[in-house]
Amino acid sequence: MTAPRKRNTWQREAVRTALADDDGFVSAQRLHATLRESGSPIGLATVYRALADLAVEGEADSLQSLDGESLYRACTPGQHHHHLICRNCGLTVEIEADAVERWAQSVAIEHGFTQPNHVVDVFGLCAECSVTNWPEPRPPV
Amino acid sequence: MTAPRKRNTWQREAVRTALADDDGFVSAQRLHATLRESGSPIGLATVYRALADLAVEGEADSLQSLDGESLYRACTPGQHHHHLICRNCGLTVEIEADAVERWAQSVAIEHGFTQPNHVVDVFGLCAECSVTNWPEPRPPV
DNA sequence: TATACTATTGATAACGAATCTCATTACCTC
DNA sequence: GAGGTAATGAGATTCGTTATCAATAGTATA
Repeated sequence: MTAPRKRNTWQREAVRTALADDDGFVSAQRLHATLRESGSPIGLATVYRALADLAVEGEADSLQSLDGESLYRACTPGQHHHHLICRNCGLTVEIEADAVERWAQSVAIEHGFTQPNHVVDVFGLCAECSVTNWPEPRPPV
Repeated sequence: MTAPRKRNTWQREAVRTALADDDGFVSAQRLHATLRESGSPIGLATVYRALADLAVEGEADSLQSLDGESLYRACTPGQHHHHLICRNCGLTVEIEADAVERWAQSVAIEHGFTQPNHVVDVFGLCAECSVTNWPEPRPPV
């Protein structure tokens, strides 16, 4: 039982492209809606599957939004990094932080933990959203 | 319209106690099951409400598990801290990290972001679980 | 190029966490 | 006590996500 080989379908490519076209983190639902609006007949389940695949292949980062839905974003592969995310518009900046990596590692070891992992993300309002300061959130991330 | 006064019910107290009795992060569902098993007739919706209240009052910390459910834990109130969490048994250690606080703040400002917030948690296997090294995860956190 | 094999797709059903509804209960003040 | 009203809880509802399964379409081979 060898691993089944992956096939190249226009659906996967469409998801990859749509994801790359977006600045910030998007939900599977929103990405599906965007694709449909642009004329693609792609199915919702397929979008979920494609995003999950991209995530395990390291082509996309994923995180849990505050209300529990999974958000995805195209990311520079093969490089560990964190995110600075705008709460309002979803604009995302990739950040590196060797110091934080080392800190996480050492604090785990210090307490006898092994195989450390970490979740480090910074949320805020980006420069533009800070100025505009909407009375209520606009494009929900 | 002044703020409605909170009432003390045995239900809220039961949730507070059950939460304090647990070492790590627990879901509302699990906490409800535990309470029912110990003979309490408390309702599920009430557990959800009580946990949400404890979280806003600062008596409990909450985080999103990897599969998107909210987990809660009794915590030392009024003090900002992060967590070192065992992926296997849920054992949690509170950790402080002024350096990380400062880093998050400065990286946000550096990129023009305001009102920074951050999510910083370290996951791993605690000393005990590292030794035992179960073939498959045991008490799901 | 034609054919067979099978991974992938997608409409829909199923699932599960969380919230809402609303009649009933019980906490608190007077 | 008695009245006002927040809190409760069983069940319905919402909503994101996953499972089902017949139909479709990549891919390899002849």
